[in-house]
Amino acid sequence: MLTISMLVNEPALAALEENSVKDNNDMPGHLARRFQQIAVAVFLAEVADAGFDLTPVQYAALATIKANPGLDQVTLAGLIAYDRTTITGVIDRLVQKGLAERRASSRDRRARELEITDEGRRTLRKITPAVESAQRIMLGGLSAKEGEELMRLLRKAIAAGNELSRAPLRDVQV
Amino acid sequence: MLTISMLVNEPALAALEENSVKDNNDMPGHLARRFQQIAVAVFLAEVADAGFDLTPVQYAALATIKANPGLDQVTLAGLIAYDRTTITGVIDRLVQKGLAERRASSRDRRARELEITDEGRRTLRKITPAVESAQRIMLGGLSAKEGEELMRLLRKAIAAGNELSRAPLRDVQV
DNA sequence: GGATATTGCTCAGTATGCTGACTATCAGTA
DNA sequence: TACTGATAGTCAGCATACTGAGCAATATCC
Repeated sequence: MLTISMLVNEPALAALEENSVKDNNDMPGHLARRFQQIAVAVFLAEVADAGFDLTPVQYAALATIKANPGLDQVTLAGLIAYDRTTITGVIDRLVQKGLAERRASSRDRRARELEITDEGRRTLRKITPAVESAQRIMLGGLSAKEGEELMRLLRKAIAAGNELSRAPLRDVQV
Repeated sequence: MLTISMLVNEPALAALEENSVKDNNDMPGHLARRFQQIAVAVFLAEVADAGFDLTPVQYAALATIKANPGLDQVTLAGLIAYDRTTITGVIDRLVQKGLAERRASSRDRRARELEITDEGRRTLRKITPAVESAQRIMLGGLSAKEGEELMRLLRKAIAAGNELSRAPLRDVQV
C-alpha cells in the first residue's frame, strides 16, 4: 500500500497527523454520541425492568403533555427541542399505546391539541422511579460533584449552541 | 380534569413532584440527547460548507479504516463503539461513494477486510479543517478550561458505562 | 473427527432525527 | 376583500441505532 507517509519524512508527518486528526475517540462530537448512546441504553433497560415499553423521547413528550395540557405539537416540539417532523411519529405511537390523545383545536383548525390519558398518567407515575434510576446510572462513574459539574457544562454548551440545530429549545409562549 | 393532586394536600404534592420528576430538560439523559443533536448539526453544517457530504458516523469509520488498514467490520465497530448491524449500512455508503473498499478476507471467509481508497484519503485530508472547526464550535459556549473539563467528565462517565450499551468500545486486539 | 459453541455478517423491523416539499389554514396588509 | 406571507401538520426519503433472527464459517471440546 502506497501512502502519503512514504513520500515525506516520517517524523514530520507523524507530528502533523497527531496535531490534526488526533484520536477520533477524543473528539467532543464522538463523546457526545457515545454518552447519548449509553444514556438511551440505560433508560430503555431500566424502563423495561420496570415492565414498561417507552423510549426516552416518548417519555419526555408524555411528561411535557402532562405538564402543559392542551398544548399543540409545535409548542411541544419547542419545549423539548424535537424537530416538528419527528413529533408526528412520536405522538402517533403515544396515541396508539393509549397514553395520549390528539384532538383538532377549535381555535386554530391547523393545530392539534394534545392531552394525556388516565392510562398515560398512570404510566408516568409508575415509571418515574425507573427514569430516575436511569439518570443516576448514566452518571454512575462520577462523584455527585462531578455529575453536577457535567450537567452544568452541558447546559452551558447547549445554551450557546441552541440555535444551531433545526430543533432549538423554545421558551413557553404564554 | 381530575388529577391526583386534587386528592391530596397541594403543597405536599407540589414538593413531591418537584423532587421526583423535576424539569425534564434538566435530566442528564435530555442534556445528552440535546448536546449530541447540536454536535451532529454543527458537524454536518461545517462539512457541507467545505463542500463535502459526509456524516459524523461515516467520518469516524473512514478515519478509523485509514488508521487500521485491512481491519474487519467487527473490529471497526469495536474501535468506534458502533453496533455491528449499523456498520453494514455505513460501509455500504462509504463504498458507494468510492471512499472505501470491502474485500473478502482470505484468512477468515466470514470476514470482510476494509481499505480506504485514494479518493477516501483525499476526502479525509480536505475535510479535516471542517471537522476540527465543528469540534470548536460545539464547545463554543465554554472556556478552554471548561471544554477540557467537559471532555474529561464525559470520558469518565462513558468509561464507567461502556458495557451498558449494545455497542461498547473495544480495545484493539493486535 | 464430529458435535457444539462461537463468531462475522446480513437482514427485517422499529424508532429517532433530519431535509425538503406540500396542504390547509391563519394573519396582516393593500 | 384579495393578496401575501407565515404557520401547523404531514409525508417521502435518507441515515443512524437498536432487537432479534438467520446463514456461513471458524473454534473448541469430547
